[in-house]
Amino acid sequence: MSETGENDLEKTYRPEPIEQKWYQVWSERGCFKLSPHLDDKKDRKTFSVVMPPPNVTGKLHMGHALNNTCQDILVRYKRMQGFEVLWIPGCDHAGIATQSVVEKKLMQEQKQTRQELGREKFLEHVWHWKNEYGSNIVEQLKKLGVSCNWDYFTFTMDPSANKAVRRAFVELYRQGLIYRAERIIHWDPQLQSAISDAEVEFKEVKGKFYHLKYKVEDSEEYLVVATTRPETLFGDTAVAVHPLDERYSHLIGKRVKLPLTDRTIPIIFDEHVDRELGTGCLKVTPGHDFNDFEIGKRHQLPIITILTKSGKFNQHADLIEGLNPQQARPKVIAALEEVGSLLEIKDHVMLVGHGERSGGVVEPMVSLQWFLNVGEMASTAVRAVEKKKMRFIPETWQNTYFSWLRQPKDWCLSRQLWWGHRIPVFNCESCQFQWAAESDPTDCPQCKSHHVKQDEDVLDTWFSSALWPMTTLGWPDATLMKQKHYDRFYPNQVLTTGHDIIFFWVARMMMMCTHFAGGQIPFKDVYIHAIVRDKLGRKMSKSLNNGIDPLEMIEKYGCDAVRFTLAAGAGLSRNFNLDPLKIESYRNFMNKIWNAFRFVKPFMDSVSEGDVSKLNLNELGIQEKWILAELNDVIESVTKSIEEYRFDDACKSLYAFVYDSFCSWFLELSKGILYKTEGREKQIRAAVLKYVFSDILKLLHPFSPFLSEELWSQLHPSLLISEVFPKMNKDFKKFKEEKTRLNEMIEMVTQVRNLRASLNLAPKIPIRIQVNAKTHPTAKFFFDNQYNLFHLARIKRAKVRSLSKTDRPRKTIISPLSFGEVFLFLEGVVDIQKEILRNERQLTRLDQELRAVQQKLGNPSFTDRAPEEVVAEVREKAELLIHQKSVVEDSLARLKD
RNA sequence: GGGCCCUUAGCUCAGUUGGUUAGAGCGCUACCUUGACAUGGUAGAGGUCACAGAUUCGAGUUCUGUAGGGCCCACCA
Repeated sequence: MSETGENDLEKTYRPEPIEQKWYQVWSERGCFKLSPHLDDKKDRKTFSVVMPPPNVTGKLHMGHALNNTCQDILVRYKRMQGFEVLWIPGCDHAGIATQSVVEKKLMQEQKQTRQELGREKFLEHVWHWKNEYGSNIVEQLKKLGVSCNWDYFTFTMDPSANKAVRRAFVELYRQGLIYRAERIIHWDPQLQSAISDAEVEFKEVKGKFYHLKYKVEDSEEYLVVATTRPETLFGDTAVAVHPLDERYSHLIGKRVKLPLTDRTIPIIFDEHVDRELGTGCLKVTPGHDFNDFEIGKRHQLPIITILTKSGKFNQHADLIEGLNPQQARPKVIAALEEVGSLLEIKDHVMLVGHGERSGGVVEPMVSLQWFLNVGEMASTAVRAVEKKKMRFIPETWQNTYFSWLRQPKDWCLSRQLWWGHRIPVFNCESCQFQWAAESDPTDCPQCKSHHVKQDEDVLDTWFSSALWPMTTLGWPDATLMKQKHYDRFYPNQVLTTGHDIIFFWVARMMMMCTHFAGGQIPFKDVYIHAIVRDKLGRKMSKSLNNGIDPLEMIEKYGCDAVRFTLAAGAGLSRNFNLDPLKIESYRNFMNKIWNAFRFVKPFMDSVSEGDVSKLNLNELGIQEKWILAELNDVIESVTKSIEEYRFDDACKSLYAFVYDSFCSWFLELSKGILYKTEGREKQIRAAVLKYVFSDILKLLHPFSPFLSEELWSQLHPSLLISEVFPKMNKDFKKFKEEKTRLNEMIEMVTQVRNLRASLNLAPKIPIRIQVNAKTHPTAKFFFDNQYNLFHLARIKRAKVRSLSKTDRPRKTIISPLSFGEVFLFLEGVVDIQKEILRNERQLTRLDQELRAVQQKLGNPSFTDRAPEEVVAEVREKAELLIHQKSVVEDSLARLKD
């Protein structure tokens, strides 16, 4: 490659081949793996994270992309800082989702239901499906560049994970925390399974309020009950009123006739009843309402279940047997009207529970289920956060966590599914003995009978997820734990997840892991990222068709651009409104870096590694010292921002440094040296360019790993992923003077461009200027850097003067600077009127500002009370404004002359 | 009913413990193919920081209230 023309880098950055190449190289060279002989490196600091395992049925969506980008940034950053990094990937068996996928497939291809096939055969099908398609999501994750340790990959149904689940279950069972009980639970008729409270979503549904007349037995009186679900009356076993309600106090001990049936039910008195609501009279259906179930318990009411497992009415509701609730309601209403029991109907909006997975209406049902008593574990989990052993970032999410854990409800663990961890409880059919066991028994420990049957249900998927940080490190198998370095990596440093699973996952991991890890919490920080929405802030959904597919975006704009966009938008807010236009603009940024590299590459090629690793500070010029000082600043802010999980800030400062400081100024300033000079000066510049560019690539790497690794490979023989993250350099901190000089130059060039634009002077038209500088160093600097001025501001000739001479040239327009004045020679090409207007506008602005500042200074309570440096700053400001004002006034006077 | 959050430029968002003229990106306007990049360059327009009070020398920032929007929890039939 030559310095003058041909360059074998393409003119625009093409991500695909580069992404493919580097992920493979990293994998092959074991960059994601642990370092060998870890046991001998006792004092090596560790950094461990578990990936929230995506569903095995999942397809990569923007939420995954954001979540894993955040983790990968942390992981790559810590790896470069010399930590022993372990990021554990995995996949969730997702009981409900997977089972339904396979059921559908079975129906389509073989016209068979799972029941027809039988449990064992069906599970074979599921495993087969898993082996065939289960790696899809994994391959998609790789497209994102995740640098996780695939040696540790765990599937929640792996034998080791099953072992963990069984150990946990059996211990909890023996501790008496797991019990089986007939309780009212949320039943999903579509899934034909119980679901946990957390899996129910309440949605507003327009309904009616029905007032029904129940005749009091042995009396002419009627009671009027209000209900939204008249069809459930077949399950009523009482009517309740408030004990202090005088309207009904005379009815103590009486019964009412239940319409459409031949039953009578008692009138009971219970404090739960709200006297103000409806008629103050409540029908009690203990079998199908959570409150009524509690009332029923208090009054020993019988429970009548009137629904089948598929959500249809059974023989206890003979009038509507075989119908679902929607079909049944009109029929019941008609029948009630006919017997004269229907009093009135009002519109009413009510909350109806829907299954999170199935989307269908769920029914409260009484059934026999397994529960986990979480009381004690929940308070331990609360305490851990209160005592700041674990913290949420942003902190406010602890409220969500607390609100759930401070009023814990027992967790319904059992699901009437087939795909999942089967509950390890066994029943002896001979002696009825029941026990839990970690491995399948062959006979009853009590009577030695071989007639042993395992419980039919499986565990809630979240049960295995709750143990994840331990499971993935080999718990409870001692050998595996040693092999996986459990002691070094538990607890994890951070968990990165969305706020929607704080209850489901974060809280449950805190409870379960802390319980089983001898009181040790599973992670120290929980970073909660935003939920990705479309650009209008709407949830991405199939029905709105507003989803943005990360894989499509990666294909279109490149992975690095997608990652940078996600990181740049990952602030502390709850929502992340993603506009593909943003991705496009960061794609442009990647291209900018590529081209900056393309430009400096030939010059950097001649620089030896040694020249870069130890820059001779004495040889550096002002510009070089300036960019190094700026580099120092960006290293500081990127580091600090990542440590604080402010990926947005990190991206912003990196972007600004690369775009403005490096490309717009330093590269432009370098052109003169690189093109027009030879020898030492050029060598030094090339070395500094290589030094700074190398650090830029290091800083960029956690965010945009592919481009940075590719460019690095063209500069250095090593792999960037394993390089050391840049640190602040004490020497560069000293370059304050140089910073000032360069900032003065930037200000001046900008002002000249401004003047040129205000005069509508085409860039081609050469101009002459004069700079009057306040101080000698400034003057000398401008004098020494004339070439750069010519280049950057398109100046033909420049004079540099010291301001003390107050030599203001004629036929010029003037612009005040913080360090002096700059004049542009007019030479007749200028519209004087326009110029007068511009100056007048400027004067007004200066006047306003000056007035505000002087008012402040005239206020004794400000000068007395405000901190000294604040007052000093304002004084300086006032002086500057006065100076600038005089300059403009002078200019105006000369223009009007 | 309880709790949390949001309201800053046309759009999406920053704004740390109160302290110069409230910032960025995108978009928009004008001009420019100047030897890395038109996925580019230069310059510019655009904001009564939702509203009303209070505290303060000083409030986008603290406090109280109001309005609008979002989310979570809760047994109101």
